[in-house]
Amino acid sequence: MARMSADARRAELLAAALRVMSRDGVAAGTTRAIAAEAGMVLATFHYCFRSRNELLRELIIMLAGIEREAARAAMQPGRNIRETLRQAVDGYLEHLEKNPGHEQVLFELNHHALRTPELRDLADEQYRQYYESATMLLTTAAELAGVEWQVEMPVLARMVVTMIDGATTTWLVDHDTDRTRAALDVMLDYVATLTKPARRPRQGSA
Amino acid sequence: MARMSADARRAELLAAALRVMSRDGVAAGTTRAIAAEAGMVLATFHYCFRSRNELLRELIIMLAGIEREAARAAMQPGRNIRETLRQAVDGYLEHLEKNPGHEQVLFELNHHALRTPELRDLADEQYRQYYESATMLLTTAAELAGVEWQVEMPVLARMVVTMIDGATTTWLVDHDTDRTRAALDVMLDYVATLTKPARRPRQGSA
DNA sequence: GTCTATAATGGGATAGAC
DNA sequence: GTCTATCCCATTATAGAC
Repeated sequence: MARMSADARRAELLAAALRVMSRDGVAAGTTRAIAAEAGMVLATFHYCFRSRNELLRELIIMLAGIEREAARAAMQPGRNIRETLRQAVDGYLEHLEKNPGHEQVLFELNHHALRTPELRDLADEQYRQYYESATMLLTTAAELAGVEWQVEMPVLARMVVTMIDGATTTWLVDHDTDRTRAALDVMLDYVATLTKPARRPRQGSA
Repeated sequence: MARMSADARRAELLAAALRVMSRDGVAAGTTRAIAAEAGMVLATFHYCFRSRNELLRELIIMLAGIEREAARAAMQPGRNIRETLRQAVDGYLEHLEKNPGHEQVLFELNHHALRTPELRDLADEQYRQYYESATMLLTTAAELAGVEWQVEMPVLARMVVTMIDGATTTWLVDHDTDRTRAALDVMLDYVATLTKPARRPRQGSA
């Protein structure tokens, strides 16, 4: 593990941290465990990062960005708003089943940040990105389905984050995708009714 | 701190653990910190509990029971099912505002249990009690309002737990009760529509 | 830049005096 | 039963040889 730019090693340590923490939890992500997972000696960790908290900062920011891109990629046109939303939910549940540890780590990091003064601001930032993702997703879904939302977007976005958060915490306990989907479906069918046909938004018409 | 029955000291240690962890997080609830909070020396901790995990077991069971009783106490007759549910939600938000650390600890303990083989079963048990509480609450609310649910109770109960879980995780980040209530209100208005007037359930009629 | 070795701290648990 | 003292381990972080 000789020649490697400082940035490359930082990236490798972040990836290693995510692997360890997804597998065994944030608490198990000690500097030693992360360095070992990355195939480096402990001293290299502290050569690349001033402290464990500095790595955690970058890790949270990185993960929030990944979630954001995943949400963006999840949107596909459906027959109507109900189908469009349902596809997005199915995409999320599929991701959740494939990477349970990944979503679990996001909760653990958030709770750790909430309790750590040095990282407290990241808890806010994490959810700011969630709300942004939800807003983007709802806006895109409405456009694809040719409808407009009848509830103010901030309320709607918070509802979506609330539902996804709750669905995730419950799923993480029993891994029961069918029941999770059933609960989400009932709620989504309702969300889909909070729309009206769009007055076709022409080229900047009055 | 002389004369005190073993049971009393166990109870006192559990209470101390809850205080410390509510204030500073589960991770800060070391055996030393808990013993100090209870005004005991460390050795007393291990005289009362075989290990820290044994205390955590009892703590989770105790807390789940408290939440259960709180849910039971929250029910009051309202003008209709919508009002009845809204009162229950207001009661919960009030509790959340008064004891943020308490709800935070429940999440932290659940996540800790999910990652700790020795405590893994408690994560299931915790949510089993949540679902039971939700079922009880929904059943009572319907009775008080004279309606019947039109969706199977398991799905309905999971929806409620999902909404409360999500509302709590989001609230814990920004402590924005108004926005949390706004999101819940929209969803609850919907839940209230999933009913039909009850065919008066006389004395065991056919 | 990279590694070995170690400092400094704090944790869970227990031995053994009283 | 209760306390002091301590064991033993893991952690973050760094000093200093190469």
